[in-house]
Amino acid sequence: MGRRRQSVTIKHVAADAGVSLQTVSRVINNEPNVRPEMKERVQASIDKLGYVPSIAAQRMSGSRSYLILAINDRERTIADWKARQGTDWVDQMLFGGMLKCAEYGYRMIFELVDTHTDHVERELRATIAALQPDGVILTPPHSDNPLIVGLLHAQKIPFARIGSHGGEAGIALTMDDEGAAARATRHLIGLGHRRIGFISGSVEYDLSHWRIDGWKSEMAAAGLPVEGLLAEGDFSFASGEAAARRLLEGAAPPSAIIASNDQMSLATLEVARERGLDVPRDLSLVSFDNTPIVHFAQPPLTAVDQPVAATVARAVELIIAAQRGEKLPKVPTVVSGSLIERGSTAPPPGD
Amino acid sequence: MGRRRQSVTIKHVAADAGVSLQTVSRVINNEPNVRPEMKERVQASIDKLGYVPSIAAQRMSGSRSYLILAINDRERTIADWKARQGTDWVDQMLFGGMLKCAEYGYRMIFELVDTHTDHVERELRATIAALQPDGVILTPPHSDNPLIVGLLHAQKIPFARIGSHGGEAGIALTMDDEGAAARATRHLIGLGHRRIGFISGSVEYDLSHWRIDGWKSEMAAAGLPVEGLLAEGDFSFASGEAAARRLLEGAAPPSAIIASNDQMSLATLEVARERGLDVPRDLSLVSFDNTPIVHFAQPPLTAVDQPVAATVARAVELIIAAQRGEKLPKVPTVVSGSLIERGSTAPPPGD
DNA sequence: ATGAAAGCGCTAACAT
DNA sequence: ATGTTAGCGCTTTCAT
Repeated sequence: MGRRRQSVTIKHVAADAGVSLQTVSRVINNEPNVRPEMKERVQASIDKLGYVPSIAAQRMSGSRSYLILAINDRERTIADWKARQGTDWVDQMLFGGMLKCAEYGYRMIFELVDTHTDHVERELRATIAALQPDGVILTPPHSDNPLIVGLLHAQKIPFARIGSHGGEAGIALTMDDEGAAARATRHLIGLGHRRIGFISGSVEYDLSHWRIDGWKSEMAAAGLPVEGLLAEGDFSFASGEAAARRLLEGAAPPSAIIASNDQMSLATLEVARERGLDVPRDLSLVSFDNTPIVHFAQPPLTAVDQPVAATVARAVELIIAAQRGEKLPKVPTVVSGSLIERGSTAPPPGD
Repeated sequence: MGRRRQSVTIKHVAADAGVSLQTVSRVINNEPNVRPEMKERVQASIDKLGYVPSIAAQRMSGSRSYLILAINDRERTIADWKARQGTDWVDQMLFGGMLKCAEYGYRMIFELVDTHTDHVERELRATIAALQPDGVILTPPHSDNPLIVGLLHAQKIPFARIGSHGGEAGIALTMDDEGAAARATRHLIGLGHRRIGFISGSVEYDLSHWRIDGWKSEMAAAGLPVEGLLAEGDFSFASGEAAARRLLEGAAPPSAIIASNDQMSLATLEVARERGLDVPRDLSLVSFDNTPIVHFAQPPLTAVDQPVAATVARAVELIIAAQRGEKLPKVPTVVSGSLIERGSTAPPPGD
């Protein structure tokens, strides 16, 4: 294939406007030291010729790349894509991230990176070298991967850590997992429940612990026990089934269960059905994530929404601010999701 | 923010290996005229230093950008993201496209472009100027937008037109809409249905016509009538409801309906329920697209799968082939989806 | 306030 | 088979 060169370059604009390249560059980048009339003249040429700067050239000459890289865990993302269960985490990331980037003249690039392999660092380093992004958005479990965090910190690339309470490096953002779990628990307590079970996610994820904490502290605040009411899952349907069985087969089973994601909630619903328990009459159920499938469950699930789009959008804003050298909050930015009440929660039996 | 320059460049590698830049370049690009031992030595330095070429610099010097741009209709995509109905078209595009790109050392960039505005051309031109992609993947309705097709053709950028029978320009790929509709029809005829209704999608999309054609020709082949059995929708739930009513309120209602997407199928299911019709006992239903929600419908819907991931993957292969100057098929590439039988189809009442 | 020169990292074209 | 040169489009010096 033949060389494909830029059709309209800064040179054409400069020639058309009868000014130097530098002046055009100043106009493009909104720099000072250009007289308004000059600026106008140059802008007119830009519009007339339909000129758009080449990101490659901008990047080459050492300025911004206007690219923000968002990375997800490869394994889990591909598993979701294959399963086709309607998980829309990626969609919501793009929704929040791409649109916010566009507002600032940036572009979001979505990539997959393996967290687990020993060559995470090499993989990420390669992507960064190739793309030269102005910022990086990390999602769990990358957000707390010390190799990744260390690399980004060393390279001085602004980066957001979604679902992380952070540390020294990077910009931490959380979706208020602890608060959300507390709200879910409070909702159930308000309905009259006293034995509220909790199915946690994989302990590899910090957010699993935060959710447990929110539930525990709310239970404690209401003077309710938690012994025998916690079951560990790993976010998979199968693990949810097993956890629900453990909870419901006990001597004093809960009248309500909070499960740490939608798959495990669906599994719990299934186990309840098996055991002849009607939801919400015999068992109330609150889910986490609020992915599309919750509308389609029977009954539709009351769920804590994960504000993925809003959080990623905020991450973009913070990265761009950091990039501009603005001061950033030292504490994690919290974007809270709300509890969406649907048909899976009701007062406990006999209430 | 300070200049962030490439940490390891081709120069470092050249110095380390004690060769010229050009030799390193040849090794990177797998070009001939490098002695094996030389190649090995250079590769060793590359590995040692962890060198990765800068895409920006590669692009600047007139070679490939290793970027393939995939564009979707902005309005429809954002509507899907907002609705959170589990539509996973974007996910499947990324699934097929990103992974296939990675195999070839390319990268897929996903973008949204407004088809309807008068500045489509300006918008796309800007994206192309900024990114300099080596190829573009168009999805409906962009695939048949003459402005877009013309622009890409003029710029000599290889591009794929998904869901298009094509024309002179670009690489056309279809998901065998006509064949799929025929298969769905045949399935119902095989079950004993004789009055099979069809709810079409928006006529703005060519594929709507192809699906109608597939249904009509199969009906004709079986000697069955189609009069009064076609209702037009626009892919929305509301339009599906209206269409289903028109079909079911007639004097001789169909015993089976094929709807051109999942939303309209769900709407049909709803209308059937309203009218006291049990699916599949009183009415059989076949859907198109097979997005995640079909599993969760009651009953789960028999549906024609849209092989989005496979089609996009194929598009990537064809673009890269074109880019390398290989010969391409003149006829549209067909990637067929299969009919997934679930619980919404059965023999007609009284059979 | 504007312009000229140098260089970013890489590859095509042209030596050798 | 390998090296040298020039230049991609832009922004950074550094003049003026």
